Amino acid sequence: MGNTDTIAVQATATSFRIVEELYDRDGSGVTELADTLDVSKSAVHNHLSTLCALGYVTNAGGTYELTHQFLRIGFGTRERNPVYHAARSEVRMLARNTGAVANLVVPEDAEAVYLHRIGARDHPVPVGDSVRLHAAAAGKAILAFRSRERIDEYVSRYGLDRKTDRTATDPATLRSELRSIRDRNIAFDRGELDENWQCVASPIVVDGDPVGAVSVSGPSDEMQGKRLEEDTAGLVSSAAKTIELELL
Amino acid sequence: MGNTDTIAVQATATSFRIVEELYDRDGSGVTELADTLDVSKSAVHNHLSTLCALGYVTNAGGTYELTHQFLRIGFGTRERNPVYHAARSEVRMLARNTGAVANLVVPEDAEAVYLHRIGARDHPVPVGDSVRLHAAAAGKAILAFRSRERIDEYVSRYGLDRKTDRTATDPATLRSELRSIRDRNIAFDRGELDENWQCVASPIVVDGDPVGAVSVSGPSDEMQGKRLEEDTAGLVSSAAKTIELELL
DNA sequence: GGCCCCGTTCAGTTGTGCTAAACAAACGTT
DNA sequence: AACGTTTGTTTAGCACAACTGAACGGGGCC
Repeated sequence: MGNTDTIAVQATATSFRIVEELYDRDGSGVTELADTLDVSKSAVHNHLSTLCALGYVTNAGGTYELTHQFLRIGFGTRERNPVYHAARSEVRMLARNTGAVANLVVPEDAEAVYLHRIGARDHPVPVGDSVRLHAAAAGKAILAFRSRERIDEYVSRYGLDRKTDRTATDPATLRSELRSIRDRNIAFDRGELDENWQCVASPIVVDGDPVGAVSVSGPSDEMQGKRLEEDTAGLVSSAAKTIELELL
Repeated sequence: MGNTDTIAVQATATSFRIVEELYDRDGSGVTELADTLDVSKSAVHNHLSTLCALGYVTNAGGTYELTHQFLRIGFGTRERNPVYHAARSEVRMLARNTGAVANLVVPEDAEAVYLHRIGARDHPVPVGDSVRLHAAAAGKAILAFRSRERIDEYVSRYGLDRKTDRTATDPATLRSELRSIRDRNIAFDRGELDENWQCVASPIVVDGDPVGAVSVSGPSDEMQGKRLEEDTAGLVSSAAKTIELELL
């Protein structure tokens, strides 16, 4: 397959840069955008009026803001995801039984996307955001159940970015950790993406393919004690198993 | 303010047409898109590879699909909405107390966007989607509390589309209905956007400006009886009042 | 009332995003 | 296994559209 990672349509790129900037700033003006994006004012204005006409941006009294069209598309694509459907109720049960935050994660290219969450406490990654697969428990649970070749491809193609000191940046270390994850069906994460945040995850494997993972996470001081850790590990892994059955 | 509804950047328009088409079809191939959108294959390919490079589309084995970036943006913009924050718990209570579906709606240009919902039963409008303001109870509740001039502007600028037979398409009829809504602080909807679906809504007015509405809806056969209707009307309107206080 | 800042508009030109056609690769069928 | 068909990808080239820069207009704040 050819290299599809080229930016062939620059106008699209600038449009989405504007969208992202509007998102970051929670609304903005023309001049402000033109300065930060290093595009002429009139060009920004052209993009904004186009995005307005298409319904993705609105002009709230001088400042431009994103509309909720993105919510519509985001919700719709999630709703159609079979893993999401199968996992929803189980994630709720998991949050109830553990008293902690329960997540559903699905892979997308090199990233693990947090598709769903119950237990709205602060979490280092908001719903809809994603983290590199090797950088968190849920992602590692997914990675561990890929074929040897796909793991190699992941490492060579995307590299192993470091998030905190505890992120595995060495391929050999990662591989041995993935092996133990595969053996126990459970992945741990002790502060790998946030210093004081821990996580237990188990993969959802359908037909030999890891299509997602469930995880339970909480602040480090609350997720202590071997028994608790083992209990939640059991709950997480059985939740994943239930979801697998749902997906057959 | 000038006319910002012009499509000045056509490349952006086609990119988003591709996005919408990918959304409708839940993934698609190059040729298929090129045929339905009436654009050359290579142009579609250029847009798709650009969208891939930007992370909004992914190439899942031959077919292109939307990624969950839209969920990230959609969730984020909703999360920053003060009305959403203030209303969330109250909508949950409302669903619990009425045993029906409870919604939060906010205005966006000429539309009422369904920002949030508790009680996942089938509903004519999915979360994130929107309906013209005059076409449903929640929208009418919002419209009713706008100034006379803004109502006139709404009618003259956007017109009164018909959704079902019961939609008010006559300005005078609408105006009188809005007046009674303003008097009672409650809007009803008997099958205006779906034949057998009813709805009760109350506006959230902050500082004289209707920033949203809460609504309770259900199938026509379940939402019968004057007492029930009056009871739910009271619950809905007091929920709206509580949210208003939260927003001060 | 004057200033300044911001959004909008306008013409010109370069660069680029289209079309069309050839190429490659992956099926399914015989 | 080899063909034909279908699909994704690449390439060349031209017309046009998406940028720049400067001028216009209007609102708000001293």
